[in-house]
Amino acid sequence: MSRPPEIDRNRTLPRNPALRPLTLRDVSEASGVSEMTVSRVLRNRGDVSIATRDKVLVAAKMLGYVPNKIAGALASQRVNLVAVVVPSLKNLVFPEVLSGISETLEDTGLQPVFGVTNYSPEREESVLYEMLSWRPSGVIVAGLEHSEASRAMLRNAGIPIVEIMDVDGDPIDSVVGISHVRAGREMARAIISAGYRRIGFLGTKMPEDYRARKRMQGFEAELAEAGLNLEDREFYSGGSALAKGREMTAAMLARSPHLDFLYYSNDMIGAGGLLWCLEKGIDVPGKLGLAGFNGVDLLDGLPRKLATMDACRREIGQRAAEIIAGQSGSGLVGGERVELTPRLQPGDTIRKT
Amino acid sequence: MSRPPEIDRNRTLPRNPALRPLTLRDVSEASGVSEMTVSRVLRNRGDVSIATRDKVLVAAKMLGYVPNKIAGALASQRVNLVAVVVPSLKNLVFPEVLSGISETLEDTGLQPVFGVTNYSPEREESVLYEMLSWRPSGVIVAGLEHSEASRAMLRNAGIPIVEIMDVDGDPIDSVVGISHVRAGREMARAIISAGYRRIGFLGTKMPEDYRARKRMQGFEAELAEAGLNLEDREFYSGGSALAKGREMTAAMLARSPHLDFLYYSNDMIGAGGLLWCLEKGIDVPGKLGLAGFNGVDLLDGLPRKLATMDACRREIGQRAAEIIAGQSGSGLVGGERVELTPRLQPGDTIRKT
DNA sequence: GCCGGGGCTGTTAGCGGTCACATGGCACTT
DNA sequence: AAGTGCCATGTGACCGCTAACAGCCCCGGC
Repeated sequence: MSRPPEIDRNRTLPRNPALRPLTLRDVSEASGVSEMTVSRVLRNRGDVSIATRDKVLVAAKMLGYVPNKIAGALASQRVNLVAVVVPSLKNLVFPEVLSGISETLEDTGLQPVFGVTNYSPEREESVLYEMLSWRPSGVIVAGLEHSEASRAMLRNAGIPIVEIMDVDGDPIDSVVGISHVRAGREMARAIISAGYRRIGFLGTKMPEDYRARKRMQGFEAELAEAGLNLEDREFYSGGSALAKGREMTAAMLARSPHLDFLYYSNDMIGAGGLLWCLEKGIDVPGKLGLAGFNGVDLLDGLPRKLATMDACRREIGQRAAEIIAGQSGSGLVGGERVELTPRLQPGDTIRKT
Repeated sequence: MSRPPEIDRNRTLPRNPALRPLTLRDVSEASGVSEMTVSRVLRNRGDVSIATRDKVLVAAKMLGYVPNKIAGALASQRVNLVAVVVPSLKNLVFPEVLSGISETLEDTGLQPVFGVTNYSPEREESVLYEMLSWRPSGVIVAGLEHSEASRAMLRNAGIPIVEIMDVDGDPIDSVVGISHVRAGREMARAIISAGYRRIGFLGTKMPEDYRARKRMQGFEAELAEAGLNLEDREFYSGGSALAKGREMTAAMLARSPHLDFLYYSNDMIGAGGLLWCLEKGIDVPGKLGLAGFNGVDLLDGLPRKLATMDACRREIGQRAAEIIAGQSGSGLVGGERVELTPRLQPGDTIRKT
């Protein structure tokens, strides 16, 4: 009674007059079988005879039927979505992680859904809340630092959680990343063993960029063990990283002309610094060594290759996706820990030893 | 009967033992009111007394309840999701559009959901199908070129559709973007009026990059009207754009040393070319002018500012989001057309007239 | 000729919310 | 005291689909 019967008129055209969205029922009526059978056909589930199958497919295509996953998910208690939460898309780092994820998820039937937090814990909390309310099959979230409420939500969600990028900390469930502390240490080691001694650090001011901070900590710790310390440091926020790299480098070298090495917290500012040094005719890496972090291949065409350390971004995405895909199938295992090892890429801005 | 009553034990801890996901019912029992009232409180709907309200909120927080939007969406026939489909995230252009979208959607209650097609029409079709099956409130999709099936799906979806980036073509519903044909023309005009005559084009080979192609068409058309034509052209695919820009520039100038202007289809390869020219000591913009496209501020710290044309990326995202947000509220209007006008940024690589 | 067992299709009862409406209680009229 | 609203809450019917099970038909075996 609630459903007026005169709708069948428009069945000749695949254009739905948008009077009412199509349902399984429409396909079922159009093909003369029950809704259940249509459902089975469209999901490739259970036994359906070839004849019925074709009939249904034809009808569905003719009507332009698109299944309603909302209803499907509610009924089956299964959702093929994986929530992916990152701080930013402008960072270049995250798009690469995301493509690692999409790629790996591609043939698992799982679908990534991206959310962005802008490095704000409150925003992260609300993005997570929003995403969890769609009951995804898993969550991939950048970083190990979250508000207590966020951690509680994730713990209680009853689904696999993978924290990525960083392994220095206390994971909720699984974790895939590199040790930024160690990355900082290794860079320091390489710099020291190349004979540099008077070292400056240039980085982002962003208080929420825990990973950059951890690199700096590791870096300083290693220096300290070699009896050295950072002779100067400078932080920025906002603006074009390349330009900031220039400015900061100029400022720092004006202030501390004796420095023989500059460690940048990311490749973009490093590249800015490199360009500036080259213009000024500074002998790189002879008089002054430079290094960045991330290994973004975007910069591959610079006049000189900046020393950097690959952050394994794509692989992090892949491994995280694999964990989700693996667990959502079998019974929950959880608690995996995957530490990848970043490779130093010495480039042309560190003296060869 | 189906619901064992002994669950209340764990109510002291906000940690759900993950035996069973929480429902409205749990909150309703914990707070002693009906499910309906809980629902009202959690959605800030209708009149609820302050006392009840607080009671419910406390209970919900204590349990760590996260509403199930799947059920909510099914019942209310409302979904606060906006599907956003772009070809790639690595392009730098799209992340900016996406942040324009997220930003604008932020306080509308709508949530963007991103999908990536890798410039493949088939993949686009399946991404759209997947997204439409979640019955979003609107779709934002890059480009005007889609498979016939995709167009049909979108037309039939009965929700606002906004095609973005490009206005040269036949939109399904609304469209927000710039005319790439015109952008190409304007760049040609600027180049010609600066006195350059022997012009080469360097671009991407990607057959699906319709927008780059339109720019080239507009560019050539304008040249033709001035009695000129492209003297050389070169296309690439894959690899680091900066490095490719170098290589292609070297190759083209070796082959056609008489050229006095190079038009690049994007800023990254333009930057590569610029760096190469500067290294070779070529007089830019005196002997050789250069221009790119997009206006990515990522490159702001280059030794010289590359002439380019701003593609209004962020604004495109914003306007598209506004259309969706506006229509999803009121009755469907649809069919809006917003053509933004890219601004030429002459930089330092075109002679001043 | 009856029974057992596949193969295929239909039926019923939810999934966890929200809608529209019904209801109860209280203050305030008249 | 009964009437009249209105505010606050509860009730029942779905939303569109799927799990689980039931039924039908046709086959072969004894």
